[in-house]
Amino acid sequence: MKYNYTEIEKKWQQIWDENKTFAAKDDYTLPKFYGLVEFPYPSGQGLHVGHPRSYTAIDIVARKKRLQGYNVLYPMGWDAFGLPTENFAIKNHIHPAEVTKNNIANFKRQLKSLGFSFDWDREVNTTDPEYYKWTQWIFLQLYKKGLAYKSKMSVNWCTSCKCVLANEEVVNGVCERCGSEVVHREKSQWMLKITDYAEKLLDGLDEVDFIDRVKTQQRNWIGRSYGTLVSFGSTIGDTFEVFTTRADTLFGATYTVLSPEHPLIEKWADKIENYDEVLAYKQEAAKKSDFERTELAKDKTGVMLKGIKAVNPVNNTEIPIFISDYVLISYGTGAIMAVPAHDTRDWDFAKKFGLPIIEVVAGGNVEQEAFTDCNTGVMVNSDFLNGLSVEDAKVKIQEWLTENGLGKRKTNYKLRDWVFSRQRYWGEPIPMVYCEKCGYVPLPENELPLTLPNVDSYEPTDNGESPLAKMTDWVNTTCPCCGAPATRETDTMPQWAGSSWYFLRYCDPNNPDALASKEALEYWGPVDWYNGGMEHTTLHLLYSRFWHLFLYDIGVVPNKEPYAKRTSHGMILGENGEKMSKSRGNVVNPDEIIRDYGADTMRVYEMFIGDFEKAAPWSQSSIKGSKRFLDKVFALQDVLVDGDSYRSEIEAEIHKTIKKVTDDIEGLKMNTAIAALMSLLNTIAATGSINRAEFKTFITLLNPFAPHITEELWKIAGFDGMLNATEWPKYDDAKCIDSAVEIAVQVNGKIKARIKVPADIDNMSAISLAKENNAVAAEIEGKTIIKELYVPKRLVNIVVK
RNA sequence: GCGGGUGUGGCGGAAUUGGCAGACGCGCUAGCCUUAGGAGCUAGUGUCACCGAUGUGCAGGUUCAAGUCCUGUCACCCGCACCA
Repeated sequence: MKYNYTEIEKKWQQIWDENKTFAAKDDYTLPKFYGLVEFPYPSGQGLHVGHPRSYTAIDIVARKKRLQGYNVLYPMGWDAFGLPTENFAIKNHIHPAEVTKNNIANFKRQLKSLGFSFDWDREVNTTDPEYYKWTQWIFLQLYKKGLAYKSKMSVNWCTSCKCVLANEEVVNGVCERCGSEVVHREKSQWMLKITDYAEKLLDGLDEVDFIDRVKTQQRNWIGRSYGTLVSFGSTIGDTFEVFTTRADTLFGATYTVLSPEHPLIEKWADKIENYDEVLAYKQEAAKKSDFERTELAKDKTGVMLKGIKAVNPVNNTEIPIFISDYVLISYGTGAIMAVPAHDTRDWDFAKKFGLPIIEVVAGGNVEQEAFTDCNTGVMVNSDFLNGLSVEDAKVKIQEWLTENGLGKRKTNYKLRDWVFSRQRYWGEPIPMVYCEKCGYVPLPENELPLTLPNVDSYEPTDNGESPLAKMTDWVNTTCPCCGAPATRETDTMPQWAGSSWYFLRYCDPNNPDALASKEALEYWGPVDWYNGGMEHTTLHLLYSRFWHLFLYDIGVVPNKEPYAKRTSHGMILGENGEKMSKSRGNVVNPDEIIRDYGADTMRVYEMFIGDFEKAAPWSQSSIKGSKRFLDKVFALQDVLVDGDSYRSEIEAEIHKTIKKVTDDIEGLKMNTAIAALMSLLNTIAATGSINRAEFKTFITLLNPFAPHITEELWKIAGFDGMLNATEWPKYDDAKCIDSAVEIAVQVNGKIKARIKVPADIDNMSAISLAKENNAVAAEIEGKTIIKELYVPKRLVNIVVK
């Protein structure tokens, strides 16, 4: 019989749909497994072949877990707010909601055609008012706890999206999404105080099973550093604080630097003799975009303040004060002490401006370059610190500073607060009202959801206002607090809002009274396994951990951390090894692959393509290998014979394969699991037949990878019920062992022969058996044996002289 | 510059964590089958002067034994980027 994948796949997809085969059960007494993949943004281009890599992997895990008796939740939904939809809507004069609806329909059709075992009854959509009601609700809780605030600040402004961006969305000085230039703009923005959670976000990483690169990337992004705030004096009496992690090098501080935006500059305006020059520098710096600042990073610039000097608190030395844009106002105190001998940036600056370089840790050549790698050095030129190790000096100087009231410990983070407003239409309205008298007032919770009004034009504006601002009917309202006329906030939330908690909604997707019931959250939480892209590590993944930690603090969720385990898949590249993109013309359309090879082949191929964590190029010819494999599997029905136990000659290999596939799925090594199944198939094919016991095991093992063909074969073979309701095969460690094994015999580490020995042979017997071999005997003839050893089931090595 | 990672056939990639390098698949070669085939079957396929030698980016080292451990070095990829 010919393998008609199209017919088979359609048939089973329909049966699964009609029977709600993969719906998670509400029986909270069963052992549960919650598998999650990042829900897609339903773009107009449809599914990318990269999406199924992640979805198939966790689908395999989910299907295996079901066969192992777990109550599995494997849901899917739509992260549907966002700019591309809005832009498409503007261009084609269709409402974004309509665009979204169409895109979702297409995505859903594509996902269904791949046979994923999603529980479609739990589908969520971030643009559904019943959903974003709770996104807004969470915002209000954040507001109530003081974690949402409005602040006028310099923000990243994308010149093309006409919208502000979070720091995480600015990549190399350009917009992460569209690649356009990002400039600074002074704007009043809603902010979320994620910095309050920096410590918790770091601590939580110790409790979860995330792959290391995700943990390190988040740690680096949060960027904790322990240091000291040191109080410097000045010749005009004022003091100012600098932040340093190297207080031990204080005696080497030969100047200080203020960031151009530092408030002291204005305060000292009448005391700075060259104020014009300073102001000019400050204005020049303000004009630079982040991109320019990075470009010019190597070349240090700055201006010395004339008429004022700083006073180093450890030795009362007067040292110059500079302003320079290499010091950032946004980190620490916006002021530093410069130790050119032991900091590369300070060294560069000192050389350029001819400033003294004082070595305080011996061991380098500070005239040549900054000696920064000096943690093992000994202190010099440092008065009471002389002779101490760096480690001891750190302790001692801290004590001294504390005693003299000149310095206190301080922990700093690179993490910034999250800019939460977007001047766009297609997002969740921020449920806040501005009243002249009361200021910003939160909308009462019973008025949620605050729905998006229909507008005629979604065009973004250059003046930095949301398109909603033109909807005066909607904007003008009354103050929930005093009843006076008031206006609504017209900015909307960023796309990251809806995705920060969607996994909670899946637990109880239709609950009208809460984001999800306590019972559902207690049972399903935390997500047992979450797979997603590395590009979300410092965005979605961090944001959602923040929201979840917050929801835990206010008693809404029962666990601190939302995800117990996080893995990440590599990208699928174009055939030429480059990233798939329309402009490169190397995009593969999943619909065509399914049409030409079938969904099962596509699934097997994407899992077989290589190391799951690494990027892999698509190969149109390799996919045929997966198809051939399934063709052969389908043909097994022609050689199916009776038999209710494995034949002895292949029993060990079957047990080994069950073990390998079981373990490999857990370890996300789908490529080697498939290789093992291919090997087993080759072995079986060589025997000319397969019995029913073997067949049952084989197709069950293959089922998570290729669910349609295996389900069909199950039915053809006449086994009871449906394959997806059967049990995962068990293996017996004792039966994984072959009775006889081939081992290598080496003489002086070089292979001279291969012999067959019983698996349980003892050392002595193995070695003497090896020596009986002709080739080996010839090699050791007349030589002295120095050493002989047997590595069980591997080899014998005889060392001779 | 800092952080993370990777270097194995013509290609994608395996290798029980120190034990027969190249599993599995693609491609390729030869033969069979076919009116035909971007179909199927069988056999072969790291390299070299075909006994044999040699081989996991490069150079050393440890070991009976190294892709795996140690030292040095080169190349590439990803992330962050003046964070004091």
